[in-house]
Amino acid sequence: MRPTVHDIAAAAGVSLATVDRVLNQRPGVRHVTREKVETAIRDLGYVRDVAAANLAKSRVYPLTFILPASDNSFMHGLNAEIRTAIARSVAERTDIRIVEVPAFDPQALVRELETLAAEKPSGVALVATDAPDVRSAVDRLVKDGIPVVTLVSDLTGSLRHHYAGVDNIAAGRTAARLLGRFLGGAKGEIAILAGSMLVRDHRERLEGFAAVMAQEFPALHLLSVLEGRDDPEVAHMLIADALGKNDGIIGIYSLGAGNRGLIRALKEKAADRSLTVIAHELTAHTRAALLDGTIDAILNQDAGHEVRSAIRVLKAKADGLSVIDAQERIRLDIFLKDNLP
Amino acid sequence: MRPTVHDIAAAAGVSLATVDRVLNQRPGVRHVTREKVETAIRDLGYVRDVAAANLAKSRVYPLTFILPASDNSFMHGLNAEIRTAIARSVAERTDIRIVEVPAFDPQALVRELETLAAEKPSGVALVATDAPDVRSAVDRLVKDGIPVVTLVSDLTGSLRHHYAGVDNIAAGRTAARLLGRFLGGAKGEIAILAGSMLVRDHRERLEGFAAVMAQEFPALHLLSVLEGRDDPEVAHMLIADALGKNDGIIGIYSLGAGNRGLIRALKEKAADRSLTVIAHELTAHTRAALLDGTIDAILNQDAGHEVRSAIRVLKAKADGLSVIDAQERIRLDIFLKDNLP
DNA sequence: CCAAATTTGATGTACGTAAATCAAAAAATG
DNA sequence: CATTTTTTGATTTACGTACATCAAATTTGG
Repeated sequence: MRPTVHDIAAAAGVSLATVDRVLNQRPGVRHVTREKVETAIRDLGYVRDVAAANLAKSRVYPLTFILPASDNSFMHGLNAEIRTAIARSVAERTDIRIVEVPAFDPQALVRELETLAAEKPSGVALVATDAPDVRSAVDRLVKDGIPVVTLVSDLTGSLRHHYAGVDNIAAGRTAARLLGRFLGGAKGEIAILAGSMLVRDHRERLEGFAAVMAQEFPALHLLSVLEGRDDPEVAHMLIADALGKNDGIIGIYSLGAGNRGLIRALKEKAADRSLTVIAHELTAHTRAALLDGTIDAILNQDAGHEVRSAIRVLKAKADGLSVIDAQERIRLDIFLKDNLP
Repeated sequence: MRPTVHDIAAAAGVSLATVDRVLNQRPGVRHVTREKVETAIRDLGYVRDVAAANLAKSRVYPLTFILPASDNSFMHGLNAEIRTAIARSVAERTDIRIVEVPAFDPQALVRELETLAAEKPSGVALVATDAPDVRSAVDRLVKDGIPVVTLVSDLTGSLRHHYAGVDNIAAGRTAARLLGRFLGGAKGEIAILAGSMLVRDHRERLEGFAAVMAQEFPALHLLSVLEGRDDPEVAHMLIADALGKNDGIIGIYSLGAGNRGLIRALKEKAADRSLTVIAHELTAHTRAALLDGTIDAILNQDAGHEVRSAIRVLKAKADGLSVIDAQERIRLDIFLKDNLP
């Protein structure tokens, strides 16, 4: 049988109240007594029954998710996954709130983080905008003892406890190798469609992509990046224009959102040409394009996993528990026509 | 505030004892009274606090994992993951036992399942051997009310509650497309190394592979399957022999275990040739081979995820709770050199 | 050494549910 | 209608922990 507080008290030769004081770091215990109890805890291998403790405390975990108010499929999906998690709140003792802040606006994000510092939730998950002010606002939260997880886009150099998202450099590298291998030894130009170079994850994808391309596929020449602002209309215009002007394009890497526009441009302009296309994020549009051959591979991050992982990690950190690292690693999904979920 | 049994009792105008009788389907409640209680439960949106219930019941979940006693990296890894889960038993209220049965021996598996039917554990996970007797033994367990999950290898047509493993047909199809695309339009022969055609997952991988190859890459000709019995020595011999005899081989699909032998053969015989190789299961050996370019892609199923998913599903089924399907879907991981974990 | 301060013990209640017991009420049976 | 059977209520204990209170013991300071 698993040891309880009673067993600890007996083993340490102290009362239940003292064990409680030690366990919950309440004052009024002499150093020697504290050590006796801690020894007993270690010897018996006691682990606090979190369920019973939460019951006694009537614990709920107020969690806040801060998202950019971006109007693209991926953010909509992320939002939907959080709402799905909210539907499970009762069973999971969570109380989740979604806060939207203007996209690409570090100051708005900082203000929100400062508001949160006062509310003292059990945890905060945020899609980070990469700016020094944001970093220090996050650090302040962490120093106040509030668990913080970055979601989808990381904030390296900050004190955030965890990042629930994919390795975007690896994603870019993978895209490059897939594209390079799919093109065999062909020689030609590669168009790159990004959302914005101001966003860290897009920059990182590009960085990884360019590195592998340069090193392993010198026959392929990268055109300068097209910034589609994750907007289907802009993406359509940029790609249609590029394809019209440049006959040498044999491959496209779309590393951001707004793929609806890309796909439309491909169907209009490249029906006769054989283009190899790698895109990010599995949506209804990219899925259809993968199936009909317009896109050759889709790299994806599972928003549902990211959200559930963020919640698990925040709860664990709030309780001072450890997490299963392998379980919380967000994997880069590679979808071909054949392994779609 | 979340409603409790007391609220239900008050709302239904009955006593706590009656609510308890209804909730735990104990006898001695008239039909009309039962309905009153059930209505109150629905109206108030009551959900039983599983943590509190488990506490009151001092519930533990005795779970049994039945594995084939196969001596290959994948099974060793699976075994290790289960032992890791056993280390978490205390916190998760599980009591996990591993039983090994001779591989490819349906009768041994059936005997074990019959033994288990008597022990009445909270759940059973098994790596299924595909045979009618196994199917009926599983069905009997299920009919006895014991949750059953197949692991890694499924048992279609049986009543098992869930399958924690990848879609092997999709895996084979994916391998075919990757290999076909990586080979560009080249013409040549493809060698296939399997463990045994008696195992369902290997048969399915081959089926998917052959289908896509025939339909989409007619320039590639599949040689007849080499059965390496998941044994590195046998695999080495078969591949070395095939490469020695046949100069037309330009690609290899290894859909089983025993890749250590394959890799050795490739290094000896094909240093000068340019072969494209797709293999299954990420191990120390295949990882090294991927990094040094001997293997071009690895398809993988994450044993840790499979084990944790099986446990979650078994616990949920034992409590009559629903699972999050998307969370329990085991994904096919595709690893290139660039996205290794 | 005495008073004050600190440390420890003893005890009770609470969290939400399970499970048991016994009494009381209601329904079914003859 | 009386009797048996079934249904319901009331109450208690338990699970493992948190937290509060008050008394008792011990240590510390002057």
